[in-house]
Amino acid sequence: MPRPLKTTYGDQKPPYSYISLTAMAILQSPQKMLSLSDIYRFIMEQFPYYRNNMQKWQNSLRHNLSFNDCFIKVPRNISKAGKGSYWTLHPKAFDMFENGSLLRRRKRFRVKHLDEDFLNSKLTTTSAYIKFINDPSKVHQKSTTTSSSFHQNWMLESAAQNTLNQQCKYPIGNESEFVESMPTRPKRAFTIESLIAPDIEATNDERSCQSVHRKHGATNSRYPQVNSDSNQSAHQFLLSNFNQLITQQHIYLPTIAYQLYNPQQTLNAMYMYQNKHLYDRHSSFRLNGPLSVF
DNA sequence: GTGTGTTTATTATAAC
DNA sequence: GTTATAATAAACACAC
Repeated sequence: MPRPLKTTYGDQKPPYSYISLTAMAILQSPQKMLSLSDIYRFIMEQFPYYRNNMQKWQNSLRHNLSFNDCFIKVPRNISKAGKGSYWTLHPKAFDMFENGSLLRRRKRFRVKHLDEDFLNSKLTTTSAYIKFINDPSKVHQKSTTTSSSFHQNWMLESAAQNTLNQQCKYPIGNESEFVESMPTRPKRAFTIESLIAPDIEATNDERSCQSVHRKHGATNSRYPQVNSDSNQSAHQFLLSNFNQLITQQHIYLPTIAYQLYNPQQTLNAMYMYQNKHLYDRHSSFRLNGPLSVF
């Protein structure tokens, strides 16, 4: 358990790092997330030392929020007034302090690059698929690539990635903890048919996801017609695919892809996200933003 | 203009 | 002595 707050430091600087102070503020909040101004307020209320030189320490605190992987930016619901985002702790960072003491961290918390690479790959592939669904004629493909093979390639990569995930671990924090949390799945042959075939003990989500695969022609070599029904199915499939990332891989999706559990909205957001962020600047994205809960 | 968020650089300190 | 972490400062971009 976190050490109880000690508010008797007076004007002396408390022995907590900015990371500790911020984590403290977040952890005491009912929703385990606070806006930047709320974090400021908490620190100033608890520790009078920080009622002075506000510009300096607040700059440092903002630096820590951005710089440290243990803090995650949560998008503010657009219907809610207010500036900036909410901030929370990465789920695997809740135990980063030794013995729950906020005075000392075990070691610096980092999200491994492998997680980002994997997610980049997943998003890029999914984006191509979304573009194809919306307008197959505008998707740049090799001349030999048919709609069917395009779909199959996408399916193969997706399925292969799933298989790879069973063999390669993508630990964000404690590896042993991650291994324990990984869902088990029976091994299978590395073919399109076998990879996309349902597991004997598939979950309901997986079954619905895989039924969409079949409906879309993965087994009869015809790419799905672009009509409202198939679009809806594709949306459901993609949503399921992304939700799997969250629930099975314990990876945070980019902020914009989270929005509500609304297939159309999610797809639009993902598409916009791809175009806006993946292909500009350093062609990388940040892992930030769990599902907005309010 | 202000608040928020990101990034880079430098220095200090603790841990090994 | 080296490395990792934290603190500090500063510049910049962006949204409101």
